[in-house]
Formats: sequence, C-alpha cells, structure tokens
Amino acid sequence: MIKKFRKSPAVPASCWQCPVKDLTLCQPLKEERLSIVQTFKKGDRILPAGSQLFRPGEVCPELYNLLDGWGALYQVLESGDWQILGFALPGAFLGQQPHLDAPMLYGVECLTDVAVCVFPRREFPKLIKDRPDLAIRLAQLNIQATVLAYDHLTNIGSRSARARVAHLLLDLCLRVRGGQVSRDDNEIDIPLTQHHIADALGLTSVYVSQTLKQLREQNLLLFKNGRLQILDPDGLANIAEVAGLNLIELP
Amino acid sequence: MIKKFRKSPAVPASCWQCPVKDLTLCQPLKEERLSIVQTFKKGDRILPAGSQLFRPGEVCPELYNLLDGWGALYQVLESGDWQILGFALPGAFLGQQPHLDAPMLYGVECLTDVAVCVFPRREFPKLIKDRPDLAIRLAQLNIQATVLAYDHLTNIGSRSARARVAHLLLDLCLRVRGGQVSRDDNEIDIPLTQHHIADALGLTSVYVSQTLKQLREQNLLLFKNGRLQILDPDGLANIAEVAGLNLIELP
DNA sequence: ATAACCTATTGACATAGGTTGTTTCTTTGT
DNA sequence: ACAAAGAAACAACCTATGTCAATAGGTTAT
Repeated sequence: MIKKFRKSPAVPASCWQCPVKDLTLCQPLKEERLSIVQTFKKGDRILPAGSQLFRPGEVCPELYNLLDGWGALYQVLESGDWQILGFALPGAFLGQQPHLDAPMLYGVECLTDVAVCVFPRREFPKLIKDRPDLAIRLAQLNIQATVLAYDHLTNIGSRSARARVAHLLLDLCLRVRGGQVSRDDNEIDIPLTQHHIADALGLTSVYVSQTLKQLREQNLLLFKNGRLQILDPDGLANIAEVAGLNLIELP
Repeated sequence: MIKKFRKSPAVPASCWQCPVKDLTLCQPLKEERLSIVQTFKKGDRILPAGSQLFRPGEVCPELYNLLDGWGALYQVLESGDWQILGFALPGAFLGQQPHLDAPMLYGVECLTDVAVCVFPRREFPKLIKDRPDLAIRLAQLNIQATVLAYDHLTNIGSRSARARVAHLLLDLCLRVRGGQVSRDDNEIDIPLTQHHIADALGLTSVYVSQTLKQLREQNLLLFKNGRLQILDPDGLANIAEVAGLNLIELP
C-alpha cells in the first residue's frame, strides 16, 4: 500500500460542491436539478486504503460514485489468483450489475484512502426512471467501461510483457491527465505496487520488476514508490504498439 | 469459414415478427409500442459470412441489432495481431461507442451469414430521448457487455490454456442454450475455427489444436467442424476453474 | 474430377515468462 | 530511533506456450 504522496480524501458539503459532479452520473444535471441527487443519495463515506468497497459474491445494497482516490475492480478464481479488471478513478460509477439484486460478479478494492457517495441500490431504478438524461448518461458510462475493458483485453491477450506494461502506464497517465502527456510536466502519482500491475496484466510481479528495469534502463520511464515519470512518451507509445485507435479519451 | 450446418438467415417481415424482439434493445416495448422502432429503423440487411459489419477506425453511420447469425468483435494492433473481444449472438446490439461520431474503436466480423436490423446512428439519441425504458434497457445491455468482457479478461489473464478453452466453450454453450447444459442434449453449433478460438484466448491455433486434443482424449468434449459436444459438463467446469460467480446468465 | 484453398494435425525446437528463494530497500507504527 | 512488514531487486532454474515446417483432410470453385 502506498500512501506517502496522498492527501486524505474529504467529502463535499453538498452535491453542488461535489468534485466529480461533471464527470460522473450526475453530469447532465445542471445547477438546481442537482437537488434530485442530493435528496436521493444516502450519504458519503470514507474508506481506508486496502479496504473493500464490496466483494465478489456478496450482495451489495448500494451503488457508489467514486469522489476521490483510486479503486481496483477484480475477480478471483478458485485457484486464488486475482485478476484486476481495471482501475477506477474519481468520477467512476461503481457497483452496477445485470441483475440488480444478484451477488456481485466482481469486487472493488480501495488502492488509496477513498471517498464515495452512496446510493441505495433498490431505489436506484426509481431515480433514473422518468429521467431520460440520467438513463442516457448511465448507458454512456457503461459503454465507456466496456471499451476500457476491451482495450485492457487486447493488451493482455495480444501484447508482450514490455508492451503491456508500457501500454498500461501510458493509459493511466492519459486518464489521470485527461488526455495530454507532455515531456516536461510528466510526473504523476500512480498508487500501484508492481504486484497490482502484475495482477492487472496477467504477469508475475517479479517479471514486472524486470520489465520495469528494462524500460528504466532505456530511459523510457521511471516508476518508483507510486510515482511515475514518463521520460519518452513517443518511445513508450511505440513500444506499447498503440494502434492509434486504442488510446481512449474520456468525455 | 464454416457454413455447412447453418441455414441462411432471413429478415422478419416486421418488428412484430422479429425473432429477437424480447432479447435486444426493444425488449421493453410491448405490442403496440413496437411501432416506435418499426418506424425508426432504417431497414434490415443480410451479410455473408466473412464480411465486416464495420471495421475499426472507420466512421460507421449505423447501429445494429443482430437478428440472426454470429459475429466477432475484434481489435487489431500494429503488429497485425488480432484480438477477438467477444462473440455476438442474436439479440446483441452492436456499434455503440462513447462518442457517437468517432471512428470505431473495434470491428465486427460476421462468422456466419448474418441478418441485422439497421438503425441510423445520428438519429439514435432522439429515439431514446424521452423514452426512459429504452434508455434503461440500453444501460442494462451495456452492463451485460461489460461483465462479459470482464469474464473474458479474467479468462485470458489468469487461466492456463486448457482452462481458457474449457471456459470459453462452456460459456458459449451456456449462452446458446440460455443457461442450461444437460448431459443428453449437449450438442450445439459453434461456428468457430480453432483459429478464432486462439484469437479470442490469446493463444496460437496450433496450441489450441493440442489443447482440444487433450480435452477430447479425456472424454470431456468433442469439437469438430463447428459442432461442439460437451461430454462431461461437470468435469469441464472443474477444469475451467469456474468460481461459480463467473457463469453469467443473461436475462 | 481436379485444383486451389482453408483448416486441422503432428513433431522438433526455441523462448518468454513463471517459480522459488534470498537480499535489500522503504514505509509504517511504536 | 527501532522494529516489523511490505515492496522491490536479483539470480538460478524450469515449463507452458510459441514458432516453424511438413502433412493430410475437407470444402468450394472450375
């Protein structure tokens, strides 16, 4: 767990002060209409790094807006292996499932201290019912999630270890920065251990270590203690075999 | 391409005769309300096996309801490698993207002759706007797609080749059958070559061949010419390391 | 019936990445 | 400041899967 560079998260006083109101489900709600959500939400919550927002197999009575911090979506198999499905950044809307009341098909672990806004699951359909803009926004968020998963899938399924690591780190960098990586302002916090990276990419942590060493020795990047520096964005993108199409920008 | 066992697809005379009207986007529309879609849709289309519904990178002016046949969603990388992201069965709603007008981030290839119902993309928001039930249904379909992608991800990222193959075939069998696999009625058409399976699972076709041979010699399954027989569902499920949670049932 | 082309099978060999274990470095808590 | 726990680094060895090449069977088109 890497906490060093992270401030502890705080919850907003109200929806109008919400730090992610323009990123998450609430995006379509302008000013006065935000009260819809303000009265619907169950409250806010702070969770410590390492805790579970919910676990696979568990019936979870809530849905969450990630306000601050990072989460990891994961599944675990019989063998005990973890697979990290993706990383959730502020603005992510978490906890949805095909069947509202079914046991969760995946879990979310907090990678940092985390602040979430909590919605009651059972009432949720009522919230979006008769609110087409919210329903449309929900559909859009879910497509984004699908496409993110597709890219991750391609990364794991078709690339070498080096390319996978390069691609993941570049991608995270872009998501944190909202689309831009420049050569000067290139240092960001990525609260992941090499083990997390390994679990996300279907590799071993020791091989991730070797791979990062390689990339470091080629002056492509530095990754140390949850801090990433992209030294050579173009070189990295090249190694990552980015087909141009695969870098998603989020609206 | 495997056509032998397949009948050629036909398009329905109208939405009321649509074979997938209760599976796809239109599910919430009962009887008379189906006319909404009937007047909105652009028409139907038949595509031959091997053709592309749309290609990655291309701007696609339409959205599709898969009426009959199978498709494969895929991405391709610089190196020329394919990654199959998932298989589309009748009822799938295809062509969505985070940005309506952007070049497609993935492609869809027809694995069999295929019939689709065509929607104009630009007008699509108008269709679901003010129709919360459709918007909600859309969101739900998209969650299903995400969860399917998650399972696929876990399969590729964490399992051995044997387990991957077993898992994929079991999963397809369940999707075709709508949730049930019995020991007697266990033979289904799966219009895939070993090469498709390899591309979906991040393996080589020659290794898939060896793996299938193994599974065959252990009397677990038979896969020949696009026809799959599950001989030992429990044994297979065991090999597939199914954590119980991972078998999705579609509503 | 023949040719051309996929698709699958098999075998020999190569390698990317896994495993295990030890050491060293950081971070965290007292 | 020190101890304990967690991350990372390094090395020696191993194996699951890939690569290449040759063969054979099926399917489609002429």
